[in-house]
Amino acid sequence: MINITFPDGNVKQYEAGVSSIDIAKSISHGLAKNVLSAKVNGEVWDATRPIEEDAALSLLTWNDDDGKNTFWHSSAHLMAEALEAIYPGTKFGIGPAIENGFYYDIDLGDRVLSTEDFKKIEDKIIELARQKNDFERKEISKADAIAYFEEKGDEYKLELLDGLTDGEITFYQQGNFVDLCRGPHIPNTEKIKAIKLMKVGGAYWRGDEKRKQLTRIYGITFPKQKELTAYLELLEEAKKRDHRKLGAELELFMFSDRVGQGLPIWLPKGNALRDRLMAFLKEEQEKRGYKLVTTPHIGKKDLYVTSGHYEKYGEDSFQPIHTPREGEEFLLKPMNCPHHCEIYAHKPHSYKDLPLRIAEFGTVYRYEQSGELHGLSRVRGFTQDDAHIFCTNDQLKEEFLNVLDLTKLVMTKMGFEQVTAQISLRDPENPSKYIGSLENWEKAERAIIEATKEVDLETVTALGEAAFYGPKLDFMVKDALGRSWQLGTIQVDYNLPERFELEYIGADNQAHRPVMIHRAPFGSMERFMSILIEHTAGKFPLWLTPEQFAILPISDKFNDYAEEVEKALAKHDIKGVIDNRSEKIGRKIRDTELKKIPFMLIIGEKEVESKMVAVRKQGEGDKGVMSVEDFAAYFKTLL
RNA sequence: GCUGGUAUAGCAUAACAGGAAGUGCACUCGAUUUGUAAUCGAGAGAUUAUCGGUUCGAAUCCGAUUACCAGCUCCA
Repeated sequence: MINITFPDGNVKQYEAGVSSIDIAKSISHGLAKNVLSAKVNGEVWDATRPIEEDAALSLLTWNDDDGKNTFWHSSAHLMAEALEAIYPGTKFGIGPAIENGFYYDIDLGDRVLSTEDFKKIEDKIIELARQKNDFERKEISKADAIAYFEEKGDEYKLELLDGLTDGEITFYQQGNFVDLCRGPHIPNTEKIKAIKLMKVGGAYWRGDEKRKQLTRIYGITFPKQKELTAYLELLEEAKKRDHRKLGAELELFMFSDRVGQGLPIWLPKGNALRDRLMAFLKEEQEKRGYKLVTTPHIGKKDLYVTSGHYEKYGEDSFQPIHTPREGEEFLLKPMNCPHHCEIYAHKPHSYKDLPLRIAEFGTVYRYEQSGELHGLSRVRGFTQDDAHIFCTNDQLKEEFLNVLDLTKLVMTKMGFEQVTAQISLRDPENPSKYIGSLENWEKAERAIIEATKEVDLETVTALGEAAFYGPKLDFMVKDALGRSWQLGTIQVDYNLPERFELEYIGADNQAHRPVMIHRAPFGSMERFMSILIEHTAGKFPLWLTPEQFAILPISDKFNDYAEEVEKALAKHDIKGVIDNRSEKIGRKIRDTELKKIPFMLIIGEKEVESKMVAVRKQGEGDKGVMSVEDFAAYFKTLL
């Protein structure tokens, strides 16, 4: 008998050789039906694989990421089986599960695959799934494995075998298809009920552009048809919300070929939105003791040689600007921190001055690879809501709390309800990779961990993900469609104070080196706004939206009253527009709805006479007639 | 940056297979003065991304450039 420990700590005894699926059956039939694979002592195994010794076990289903991975990886095998059936002689590279589904890299010889071929492949996959074949695991000797793929003529699998040693090689078979694979797999193909091939593209063998280009087919599968439908609807919705599309439709921003790739141009409405975001953050920062500064867009090359950025990125970024003066070179600033370090250094500091919090909406320029540019989310010129906090090691935790509080406020105010964070710590195995004393690192890491606990922030910890200059914390939010985005960061930096030789005089009358915190709650205005546009589908929170209402007169006769109403609302700091076209009211309503302006104030004869407005809310409809003052009061309750 | 695809008026698109660049929305003008998601009519708007080539003839075929899209690689 062996002891099986469950995730809740319960221990139960089973016969040695029992499989996870057997164990699941002993718990409940329903669970057994849903088990895709199992985590055995931290390793993901086939649910059918015998367990011979005491183990910690968690059963994995569709609700676990690892369960999904198993499902999708098995789906990749099933797709391979279908491809082999339809295109005999296909050679196979690798076929892993990815975030949403799976792909398989294949070599079809001269054949070119297009989306028109998808239907027949999908049909074949479903046909094979319905054969209800088991996925069978076989341990195999290297010699036998090589013999098998030599016979089959698959040089890619042979190359993969090259890197493996005897004893760790396994084959998996379902139906007629055998693949070299570490596993694990789902018990049977019947679980795969719905398949959609998403796209086909090229990918180099082993990601090496000097090697052969293979055909990569992406697909996704589900245990229920309904889930596939829901997924496709989600993609459809995401397409509708694409910030590039909405940004053009709502006239928020544009790009121009003449201005240059990756250089966003903010139009009046987008800029109004941007301004309101910045005003909000400025006010909150002021409350928290930040000092606002402005620094130039360029700086002498020496500045970035000192900061170390030139050495690391100089060659790959915008090249130096030359002046009439021989040898003089300036760089577009890729970061605000060197300028801020100079601000710190311009006068001596006492420990009593610290922490010093220097903030700037600083526009920076980075030469991103052309293929990387994407709407507002990846650009070559962008504005960071940047700040640098210079403090002592003992103040780190307090400052972290201050920043965490601010960032959480920003996220909730923007309507992001699910905020988590990743704490990136040093790799304990490799202490020499990092600058700064061990003692300070420990202090800083402890400060981050404790601070996140105190503000009750859900975190994951990533060892070895810290920058060489300090540990960091990245915020992630989930948007309205359930997609995760990385937003602002907080980074501790021991490097720049060193390079700029920053000092303060301590209580002991000795010079000490301050520590620096970089932080940006939004990250960059551009990227943040791309996420906000998609999160809200262009229906921005009332306090942010560039046009808060539209006054729609029923006929030209009431345009004067419309102006009166507009002025009255302006006094309440509520801003909007008047649609005074000679159009029918239905038309004005339709156009305003499409512009996603939150309130429509419809005025006709009745309203003029009684000095009222008929209020209609975007997406909701008629809200009844009220006085302008009552509307203003109602509006304010919604802010 | 690499691989593949795309580029027609402000936007969305049509033009069989190389043979007169069309439509809808937006815009301008006129009529209409409208009560909760599109009033009617007229007009104007194009060097078919740019440059070069093939051809009697190019939006259409070829090459280069630029931009965009997807994927790969990257991200201080």
